[in-house]
Amino acid sequence: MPTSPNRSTAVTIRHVADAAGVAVSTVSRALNGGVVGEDTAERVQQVADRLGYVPNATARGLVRSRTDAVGVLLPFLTGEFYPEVVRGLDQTVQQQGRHLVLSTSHNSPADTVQVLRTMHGLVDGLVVMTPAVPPAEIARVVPDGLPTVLLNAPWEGHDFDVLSTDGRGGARAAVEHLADLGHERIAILAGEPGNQDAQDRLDGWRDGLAARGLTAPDDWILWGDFSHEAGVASGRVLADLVRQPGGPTAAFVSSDYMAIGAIRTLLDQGLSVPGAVSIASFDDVPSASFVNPPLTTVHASTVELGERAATWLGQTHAGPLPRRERLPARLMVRATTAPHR
Amino acid sequence: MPTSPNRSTAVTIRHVADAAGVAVSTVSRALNGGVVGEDTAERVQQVADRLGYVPNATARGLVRSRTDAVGVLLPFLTGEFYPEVVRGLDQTVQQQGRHLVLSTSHNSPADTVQVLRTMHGLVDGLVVMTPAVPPAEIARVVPDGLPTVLLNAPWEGHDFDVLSTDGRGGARAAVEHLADLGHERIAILAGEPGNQDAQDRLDGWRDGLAARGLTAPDDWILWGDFSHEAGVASGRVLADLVRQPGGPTAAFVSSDYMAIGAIRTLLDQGLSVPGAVSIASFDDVPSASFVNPPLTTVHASTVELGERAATWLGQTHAGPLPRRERLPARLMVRATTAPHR
DNA sequence: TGCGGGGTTGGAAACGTTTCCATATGTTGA
DNA sequence: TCAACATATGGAAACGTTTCCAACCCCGCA
Repeated sequence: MPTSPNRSTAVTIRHVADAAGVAVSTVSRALNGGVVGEDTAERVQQVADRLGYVPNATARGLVRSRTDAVGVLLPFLTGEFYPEVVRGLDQTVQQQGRHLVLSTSHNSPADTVQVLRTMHGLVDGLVVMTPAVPPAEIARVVPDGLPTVLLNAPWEGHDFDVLSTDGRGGARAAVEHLADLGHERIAILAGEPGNQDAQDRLDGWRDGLAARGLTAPDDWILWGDFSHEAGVASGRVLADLVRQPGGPTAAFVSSDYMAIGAIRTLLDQGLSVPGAVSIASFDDVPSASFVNPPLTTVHASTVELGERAATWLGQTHAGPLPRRERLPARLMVRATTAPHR
Repeated sequence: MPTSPNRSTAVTIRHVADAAGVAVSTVSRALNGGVVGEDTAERVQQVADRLGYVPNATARGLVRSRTDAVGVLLPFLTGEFYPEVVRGLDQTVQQQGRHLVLSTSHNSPADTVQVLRTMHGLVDGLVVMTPAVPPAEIARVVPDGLPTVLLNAPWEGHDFDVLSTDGRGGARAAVEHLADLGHERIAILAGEPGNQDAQDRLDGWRDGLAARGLTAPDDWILWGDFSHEAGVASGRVLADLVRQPGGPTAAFVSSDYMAIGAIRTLLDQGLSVPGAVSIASFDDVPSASFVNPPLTTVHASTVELGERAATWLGQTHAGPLPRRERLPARLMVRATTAPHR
């Protein structure tokens, strides 16, 4: 016989009941702190321990219509950003005595729908982060009445709770920091068009420029996808730009990983950072401060995002309006930015 | 009314049956590809779509006694090591149409027991990595007959499948690499005593030393806990050691994060890497190659570990003996090691 | 015309719990 | 001594599915 779930050997509440000489309902009460005679409670407890009885979570979930599980849907698990969100979720959820059901969408609407379907009945709540799939799409497939928190999603056009980091404000702060160092020509390595986070940070770059009365030509917007590789590629373009007369002297990079890739390329091409170009990025991933030089970057509060989302799901929300909250994104000034010579 | 799981609005198979004018069993067959009349099948499908019916995973799981979920228990989710394992698992598991139920133990036996209990009946299989809790302990609490794969666990004294990276062999290779560069005095920054991974790597260091006819005093074993902070702390001690006449000229560091911390400290103290000290580490975490200087380190195949574990669980294993496999750990020579002057 | 058989369908049991309700027992107060 | 009541327990329904089995219909063939 192959290894199997092996129902046959599993000890159920009925076995305990028989062994203890009581009804199943009594066992249930005894084990869940219901009203039972003192001696009975003790006897049942002992029998259960002896038999190694553990209640079946699925059966329990069915009758109680709650599973003590929280579903999580993220686009990917690569890098440090998403895992940090998961970590925040796990921490909080575990304190609540619940667990996490984790899946990734790969930014694919099809996968999103598929995953959300299989979560039906499996989880008591949902945390969804799909920067490439609009909330309206999500709404069509999330089971009615299932408490759901969207992460870094637009606030308009739907009734979900939304928790965001202030991507736009954070990006703006980074750009203003560069401007305050005397940089007047600031390029951007952007994320993917259509990605909400990418859009927010791009908007923030524009805000910062406008706030300081600066402008930038369109070809200083270098598109990527938040990855290290994209950073390497855009870094090459940036290097060319920098060497042109009137070229940028600084850049805002929309993710730490892109920044690390770009800096590597710039260094390889003999352009020192922050000597020749100042770089400010976004995320403040854990290794941002370990990297050399340590990154000047905007702290995206990833762990807090997860913690707060789990907390929301733990509380029943009474108001008629969905919850909306923007977590602050604070600039961490480290070693990749310097005054313009 | 607070937001609630809201059973009332949920559409069940019975609603579909009523709306389509057939029995529930017919709906079930129609939707699961059982034998049904062609026209009936189509009608049921349409009604189900119109009503937005999604089968309840919990009820389904109960009757089929399989949930299409895989439980995962890891010590932590910090850093890049564990998330990479999760990523490997997620990839494979998603292809199988299953999902992940994720929890962390914080190396605590109590949490381990607690989590494993709540997983009973919830998952079809288990992937457990608890370098601080011995397999015998795990065996006492894992439900009988639940397919389980242990990651990086000892092979003796239990009947679980075990999948390991070759920590000992990898560490040995790193030490031999250092020796081959002419280093004769090689220290080690070790993990925590009692941690299986730490022990393996320490053994590998000893193997490597022995293979090259080298020795090291006991106080060249610097204990830590795999973290960046531990690396910083041990880095200080290492710096002192290095400056002593007859002190080490190289070190094997048991994790990349410790290496990054230690290198930072060494650099701060004016000890260049690899100029003054060569450093070889373990894990080959994604950012190991982004860091400056890029780390010479042993690739721990974390993603592969997850992928393979999920694959094992997907196959029913027929043999009488548990599966045992050791994934190779290959040395990646980069920029933190250099010939001894 | 009657009978056997394939193809469809419905009914009901089962999965392992929790929870509601009724019953039995013992205790108190009039 | 008996009614009233609290306490402890058992029985059964329910949660939403799947799956087994029986029943049905219609067709073809003898």
